[in-house]
Amino acid sequence: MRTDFIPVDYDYFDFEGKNHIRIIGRDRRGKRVCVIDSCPVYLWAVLSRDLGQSKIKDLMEKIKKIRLDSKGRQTRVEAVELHEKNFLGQRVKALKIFATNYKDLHDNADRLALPGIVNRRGYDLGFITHYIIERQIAPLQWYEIEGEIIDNSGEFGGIDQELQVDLCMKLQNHKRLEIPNFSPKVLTYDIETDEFKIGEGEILMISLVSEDFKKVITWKGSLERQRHEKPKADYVEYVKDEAELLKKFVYYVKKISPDFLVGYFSDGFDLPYLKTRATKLKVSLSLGLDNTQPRFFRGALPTGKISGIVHIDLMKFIQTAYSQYMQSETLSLNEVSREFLGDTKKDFKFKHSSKIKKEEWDSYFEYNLHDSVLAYGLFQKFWPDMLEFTRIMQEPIFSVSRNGMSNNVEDYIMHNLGRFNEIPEKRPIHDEISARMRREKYEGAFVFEPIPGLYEDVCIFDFTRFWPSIIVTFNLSRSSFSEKKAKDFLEVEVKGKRLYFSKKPEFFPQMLREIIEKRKQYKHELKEKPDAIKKARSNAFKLLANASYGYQGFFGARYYCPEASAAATSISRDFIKQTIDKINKAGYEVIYSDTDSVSFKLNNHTEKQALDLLKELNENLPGIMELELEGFFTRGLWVTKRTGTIGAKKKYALMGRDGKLKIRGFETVRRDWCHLARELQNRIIRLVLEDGNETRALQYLKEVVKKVKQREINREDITIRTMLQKPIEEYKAISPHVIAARKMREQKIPISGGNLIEYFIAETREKKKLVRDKVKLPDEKGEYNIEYYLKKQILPAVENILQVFGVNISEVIEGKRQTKLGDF
DNA sequence: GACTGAACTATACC
DNA sequence: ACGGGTATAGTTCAGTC
Repeated sequence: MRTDFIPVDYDYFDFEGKNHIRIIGRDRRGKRVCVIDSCPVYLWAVLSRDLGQSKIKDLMEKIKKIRLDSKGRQTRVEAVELHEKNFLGQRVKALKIFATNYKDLHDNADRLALPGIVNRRGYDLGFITHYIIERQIAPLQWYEIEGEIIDNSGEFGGIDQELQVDLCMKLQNHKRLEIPNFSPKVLTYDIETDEFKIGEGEILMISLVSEDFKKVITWKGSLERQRHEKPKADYVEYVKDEAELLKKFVYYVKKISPDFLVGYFSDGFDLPYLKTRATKLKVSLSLGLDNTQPRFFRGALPTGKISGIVHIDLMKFIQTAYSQYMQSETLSLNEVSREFLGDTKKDFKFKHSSKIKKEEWDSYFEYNLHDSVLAYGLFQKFWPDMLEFTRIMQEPIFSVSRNGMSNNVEDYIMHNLGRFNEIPEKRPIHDEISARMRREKYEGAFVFEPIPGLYEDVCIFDFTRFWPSIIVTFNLSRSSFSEKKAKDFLEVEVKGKRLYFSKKPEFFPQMLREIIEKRKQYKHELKEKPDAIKKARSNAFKLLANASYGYQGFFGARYYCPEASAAATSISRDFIKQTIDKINKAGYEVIYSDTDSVSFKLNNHTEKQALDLLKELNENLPGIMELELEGFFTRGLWVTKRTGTIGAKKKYALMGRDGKLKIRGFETVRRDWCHLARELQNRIIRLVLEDGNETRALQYLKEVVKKVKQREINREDITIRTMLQKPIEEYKAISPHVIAARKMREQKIPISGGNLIEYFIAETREKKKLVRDKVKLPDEKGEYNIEYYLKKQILPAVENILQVFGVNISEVIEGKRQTKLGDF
């Protein structure tokens, strides 16, 4: 039997003491295919350098005799081979030790604590990762496969009988096919409940959206209508109770049989809620292709897994892959949909189902359906990215869609080690992680202290891929790092300590070099002939390159190397300072610099002259380091810190030649300031940059101050939003937003870490000193506190800006006559 | 009770 | 537990006078 096949979901099982992989996927006609396969399992034992031939032979004989009785499983070392390998920069002799079952590799490793063996590695990858590496059957790539059909043959304990697939086969051969596209069958879902706390309320309705399919299943709404009328909308389907609702949900999932069941924050809400209610109501939530129920894995965030159908929670992926580009201030479905789909959630004012009026149910159904419609739209939008991420990292989409970038970097490394003949390093375990977390911070990048002022004709240069280019150019990695000096080694001094790095290209910088090359190639191809896949691929490589620096400093990394990070930042400081010096010496004046960028005054030079300088600077840069033009700006504004007269770092505003603003760090870009202050500041910055003086800005400020004093500002514009970063009880300092969160909890609004808390500062009867004593929730009665909003929101937002022009703002706000320093 | 610096907290920049 | 360090700034907390 031969067919084409794309692997979607990977699982494994034991049969007769051996591991078998079970891949669920599709063929090109859309038939669901299950492939059973196995592969040799092994680990590596790195041998001591001084071990002679005969000693090695003796050791191999000894290892071959290892027998294990592991949890009732009789297993043994099946074979031992001697190999020349690379391991962390060393050329080593290593034994490849084959075992019966992957689960026993750990126990085998324990038995290998023998003289002559210095390291044991490669037993902590997980069987699925091991299998993909070993057999090169990567997820979401097309293959032509050949194998033996399993059809009621009772093989593997009759695995095919309990699986709802069209074809089940045992794999013999496979060959990669170059087909870029795959259109998965997708079903999005969303539930509505009476309580937010998992399982504590009833599930009122579930919406489902797939291609040409829209459905809201509910047991709520008018009973009369159920009996006598047809529902208003044809997508609504009534069932008799909550248990029936759950059964109907399972029925439709099975009927549509999607590759992906997709939700938004569904790992944290929808799926666990469904599971909890199903257990309570004794309904089997048998969503799996083998009729099993979802399984949950506890982590920082819980994840819900369904056998054979990949459960995808879009929120996590969007956060990892897109949040750095996003304008949205939260990851809420509403904001994310507005940004990427130009659509928002439907309006519906929540209340307990017992209080919902007969005619209100229809809009609730519509609301519920639309959430699934949005999730469906978002899935389509991000599908090319998820597809390419999965293909590049070569891990199942279930993990890739949930991974952070450090995990992605590591997956990429693990699946590419083979090309470098490299033995995998082990994952740090608990003690090691805590030791790493305790380490001292290393010194970071350089930030230049600006002189506050308004500047004309500003130019900005910045280094392209700063960190990756330093790591590649100077070969900074765990494998190349050495505490001892050797011939030709790079020497970097960090905190009085000397660090050394070999110049022999090691796999980490080499891989990074390839990632950068691939990014360039796909970016180029994208420009030639744009399509979504190329765009996604190019972007994935860009993110991978950018995450590589953080990875080496991350405590959970296999290839953790804070020395490499410290060397990278040390080198970065040298280069940026050199660049600043050179620009100044060329007759320009550097205003500001942060990490990889330099802003400077043109000082009557032309743009062409600046570009010539850029070219000259580039000619003197080593390796793949590169400086580029960020842009020319008509005006730029730098302000003082709130206290004192020194220039504030990470806070500036620029106006491009096209009149577009680039604002960094100011309150206007901070979500924990009220809109009143943010919009006012934004306007003031614009006026100041456009005019080059403060006249119009001052006038505008006075208008707003007047409105505030006359209580003409909307509640929405004085609402402050602050993230509750942890559970309420864990706060040592009780700040205003903690008070607001407590008030919400008193009102039975469920609050947990990660929620955005909204409140405003109100007038109080008695004179209260602390801000937190004036906190009110947005729907509470009360008037806003004029003094607070003037002195604590407006004043700080504009004071430093107008100070640049010598205007004392507190007098404007107090209502006194404005004075300019010039008056004196 | 007013004042002051440290601690805590949130969020930005690159 | 699920990238790093640098930086600003508000509010509370705890100590002093």
